[in-house]
Amino acid sequence: MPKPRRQYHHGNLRRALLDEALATIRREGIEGVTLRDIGARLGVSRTALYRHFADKRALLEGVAIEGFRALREALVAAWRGGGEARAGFRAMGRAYVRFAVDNSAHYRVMFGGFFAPDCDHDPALDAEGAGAFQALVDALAALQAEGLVRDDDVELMASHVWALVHGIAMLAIDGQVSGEGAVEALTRYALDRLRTGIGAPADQPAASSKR
Amino acid sequence: MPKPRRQYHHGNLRRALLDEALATIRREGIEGVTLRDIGARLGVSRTALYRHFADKRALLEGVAIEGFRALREALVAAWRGGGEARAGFRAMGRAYVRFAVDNSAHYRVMFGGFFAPDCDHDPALDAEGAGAFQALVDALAALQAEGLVRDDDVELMASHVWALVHGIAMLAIDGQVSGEGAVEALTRYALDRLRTGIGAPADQPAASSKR
DNA sequence: ACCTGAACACCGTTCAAGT
DNA sequence: ACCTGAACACCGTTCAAGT
Repeated sequence: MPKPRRQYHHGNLRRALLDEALATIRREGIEGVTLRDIGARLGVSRTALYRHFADKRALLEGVAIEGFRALREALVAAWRGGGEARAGFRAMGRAYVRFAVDNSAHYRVMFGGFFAPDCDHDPALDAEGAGAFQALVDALAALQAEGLVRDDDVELMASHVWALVHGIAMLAIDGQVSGEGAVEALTRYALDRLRTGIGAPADQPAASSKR
Repeated sequence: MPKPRRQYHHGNLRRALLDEALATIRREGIEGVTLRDIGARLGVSRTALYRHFADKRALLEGVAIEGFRALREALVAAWRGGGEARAGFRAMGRAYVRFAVDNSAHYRVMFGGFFAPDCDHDPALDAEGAGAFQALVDALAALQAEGLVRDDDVELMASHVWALVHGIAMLAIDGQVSGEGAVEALTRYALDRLRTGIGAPADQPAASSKR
């Protein structure tokens, strides 16, 4: 390990702090994040952070904000890559669960309740969260225009879908859904049931199809 | 505040520790739980706990175990009180979300990822978690016997339902579903969509019914 | 403007000692 | 068996001081 240099940190310390925090979260989980370690790893005093963030919570909030941005990008990419129709919607559902499973500690920071709803927090967190949700709303609105899903309130429908994939993701991360391929199987089943759940009555699979 | 008595704690200290921990969680959230405060509140040294629990994590685990037990009881009561059929199943879904919202900090201890899936933990935690899940499986099996839900694998179907209500509960606790009555509206909609989602094809509501 | 280093008020946990 | 009290190794945060 090189001796910490005595000069100021070069470039964007704020950026470096966010990256190092996320790397630590991936490596050791949220509990492993200490300002001392992060500072030491960047060759900087453990209080240098306070020039860029109000406190530790604000640093984690920054990590959460970037998580919502990455989630939205993963969802949009899956929707587009899947053809922006029924197949794209399924791809989006799978991408959501995969994002949560592949970035479980990061996902937990986003939804772990560290940023109390009542207490004041960065409006960017709400904005990025709403942005990820909007990807779902947009996709459902497109399906609705094609007559592929019910004519219900699209935000309510999107909340329903969000709750379902979020629930699967949370149970998977928590280890409540265990076994090889169990998460994938549940996701596949849930998306099937979502089709008969929110699909347009006129566009249901043949009644004879069982399972 | 009375002077702490110098004699041993009377009765069941283990029980008192669990009660005090839960009370603190309700009052101040999980972050407010410190062994020092709990000990002081019970008029006991802050290290007395180590005679009854391996460490702080084990105390929280005990709280989580009792949470799963209470959840199961709430679910079974709703199922029975609702008539053990379709109405009972809806009541169970509402009861699940209400339990999480009314006991949000407690619910977060149960599902907050404090008990790593890999690391060793009390088997009672798995057992009580499985018990709560079983309430769902039993109800679905009863509905299936009546021909009210699909002929799918009942555990897979139960996982799907669990993920949905768990997702609604988590979003509600996190403040992601905001507004007066929004949680109730989403729960109602989700249970409607669940009916067309997992309901038996032969038992669907009239196709003309919109919304 | 940006960072340091000492200090402060907290933690959970260990352990020899008491009854 | 059950609990205490001092000690230890950690925390996040504040603040006067440096460049």
